[in-house]
Amino acid sequence: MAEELNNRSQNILEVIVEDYITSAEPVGSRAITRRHSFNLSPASVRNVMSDLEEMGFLCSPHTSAGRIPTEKGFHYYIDSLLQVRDLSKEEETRLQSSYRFKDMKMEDIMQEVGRVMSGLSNYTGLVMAPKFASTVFRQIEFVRLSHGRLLVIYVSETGLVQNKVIAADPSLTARDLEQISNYLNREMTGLSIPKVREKVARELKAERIRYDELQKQALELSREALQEEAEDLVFVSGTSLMLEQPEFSTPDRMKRIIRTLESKKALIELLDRSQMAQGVQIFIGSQSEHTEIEGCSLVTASFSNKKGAIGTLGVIGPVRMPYSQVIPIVDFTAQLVSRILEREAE
Amino acid sequence: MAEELNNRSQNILEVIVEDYITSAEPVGSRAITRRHSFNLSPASVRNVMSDLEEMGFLCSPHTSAGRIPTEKGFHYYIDSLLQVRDLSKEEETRLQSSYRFKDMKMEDIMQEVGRVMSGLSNYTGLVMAPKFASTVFRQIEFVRLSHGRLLVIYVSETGLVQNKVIAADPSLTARDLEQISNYLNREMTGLSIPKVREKVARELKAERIRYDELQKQALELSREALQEEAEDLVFVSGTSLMLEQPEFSTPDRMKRIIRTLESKKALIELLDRSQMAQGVQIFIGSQSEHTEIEGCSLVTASFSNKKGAIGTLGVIGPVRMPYSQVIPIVDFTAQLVSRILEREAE
DNA sequence: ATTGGCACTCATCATGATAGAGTGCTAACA
DNA sequence: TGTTAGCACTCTATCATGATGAGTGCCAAT
Repeated sequence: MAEELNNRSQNILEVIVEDYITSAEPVGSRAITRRHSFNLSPASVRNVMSDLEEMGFLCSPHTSAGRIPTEKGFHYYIDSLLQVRDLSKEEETRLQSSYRFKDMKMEDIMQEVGRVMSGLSNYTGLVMAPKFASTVFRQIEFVRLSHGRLLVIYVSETGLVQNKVIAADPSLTARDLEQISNYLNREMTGLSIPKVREKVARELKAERIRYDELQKQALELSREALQEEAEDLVFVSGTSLMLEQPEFSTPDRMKRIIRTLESKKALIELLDRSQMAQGVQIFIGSQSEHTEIEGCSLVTASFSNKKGAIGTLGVIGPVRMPYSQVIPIVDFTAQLVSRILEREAE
Repeated sequence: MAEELNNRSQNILEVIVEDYITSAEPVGSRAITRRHSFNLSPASVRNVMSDLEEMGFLCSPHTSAGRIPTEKGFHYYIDSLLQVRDLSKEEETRLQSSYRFKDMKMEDIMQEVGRVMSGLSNYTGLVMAPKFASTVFRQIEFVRLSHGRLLVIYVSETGLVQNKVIAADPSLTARDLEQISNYLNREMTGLSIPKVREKVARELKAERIRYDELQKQALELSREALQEEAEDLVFVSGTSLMLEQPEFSTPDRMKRIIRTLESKKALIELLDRSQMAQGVQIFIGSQSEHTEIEGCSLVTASFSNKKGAIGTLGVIGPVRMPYSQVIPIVDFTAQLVSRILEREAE
């Protein structure tokens, strides 16, 4: 994979990628010698470019345009050439001060994170809140609706609130429900959802449960309440910023990208892929499969608290993206959110 | 306002509007005589069209194109010419069966309503959930987060769940909070939010409150919890359908419309205007002010249960919209949602 | 190995010609 | 007096044409 490139080729590839990132237009040999003082003539540069094209790092849209980096070119650039400097203390505080999370509930925090990150980077922001299953039980409450239907409200350790309607024995009184939730809150608090599920299953099998109808009800209800994964929360901010990018300037491309951003499902799939990884992840172009986001890159990072509630955030934009600026923003934001989740859990 | 139009003019205006609705292109005199069997020559039609243009119902994009209806033309069409037939029983059941609300929580219902309505009409769907202040108190719960911050969960009569973070005395124990919520649930259930606020204010002033610290705390907390209006919930579905419309086919228009649909604030303002009215409301074009939605029409209707929780739903699309099909869809959906809210409140 | 020179390619833009759709006007007609 | 046919006129959309300029590829000279 890691092909050899001599120094000169690297330099030239680098400036081509960088020029292309700022201009969005094919860059030619003359332009390179004009803007960067290699001591080389355009003709020499052309030779190198020709080689780079041969190797698949560059391509030309047509015979007499300049060259643009291929996805492979971008990969090489990111892996070998790009250097992301750490943020200075001042930058960090400046960045931090963009975010205002005072007294916000979880959902609003996620939304705000997306908005600010999008604003800072000028690309479309994506935030996927921690998955239900990765959260830690804190509290559960039941509210009776009509026809024996119950509204279950579940609060995770980090203050994420989810609710869901389930069917239940209509004869349950408010008093019963209170006892049930008391029981569950006493027993389950602090356990992760999979652990809760496990415990519920175990208890339901246990012998003594047969003698306590209410307790049995409690377990049944909690099983129903926690069984199915509530749909994931994805927040998209700054959709219209995508449309400002020249690569999506035609009506056709606009439609495509909007449709993609509209379909939460596709986004979840994308974001899921970087769920596990540590630090910033970069997906360039379709990266096999996923033709929906042809021409797009994704810069993501996961956040979590110590107890393991994991979410993912990042920005999506054209492959031609100023990674050196975007990466620190995403990186820092993920760390920031992790810290907030810690604080929330206390 | 209601200008006089003779029969012939009305007929011609009608077919022009309708042809334009289906074709999205200027309609000429010949096309009219060809497609509709008036016993008139194109020349006569031209005379009438010329008159209609004079009166401001039509305009021509340029000298030798056909004519297109002005907003005034559409207004006249909708007010005087359009006849919306009621849905047949079969159509109603067919429509109804598109919606699947089984065991859904409020938020999902709103989302689903938007999606289905958008799918049925092929335009972008908008749903604004009942405003916080228009709901009826059902239940309130408190969850302790870190640093004396409290998560308040409020459930309305219709099953709408809202939550919010407030600051509170860190020394309050879980036991205290339970008592507090018990007290509030006992006292406030069934009251509308304004009534609750009123009651809280009154009680806080009352003499005896001084002697019961916990009760005082309860009132303080509920005041804080219910004081500020949580931001309105607006659901937009089928954004990309907008981009299929020829009137938004240029990159520029696409950007504008996407930006508008992205800004919930603008949408809320729009939807608020039809809040009060009974039945279906139609806003054509900018309708003075609101230049953001230039070229757009809005068909909306409000829904509510008997206790008065009011929301608004509708579709947005180009002025050139098949109102005769869209109106019944919106109308029926609003009634359907009202019924669901009733059921929910029971 | 590098470079200057040169022919060649291709997209872009302005120009102009043409076809087609539709109007407005006028004169003839019922 | 209302209706119609005819005709000149206008405007757009489309296509072909040619000029321009940026950029390449190759070759021979350094």
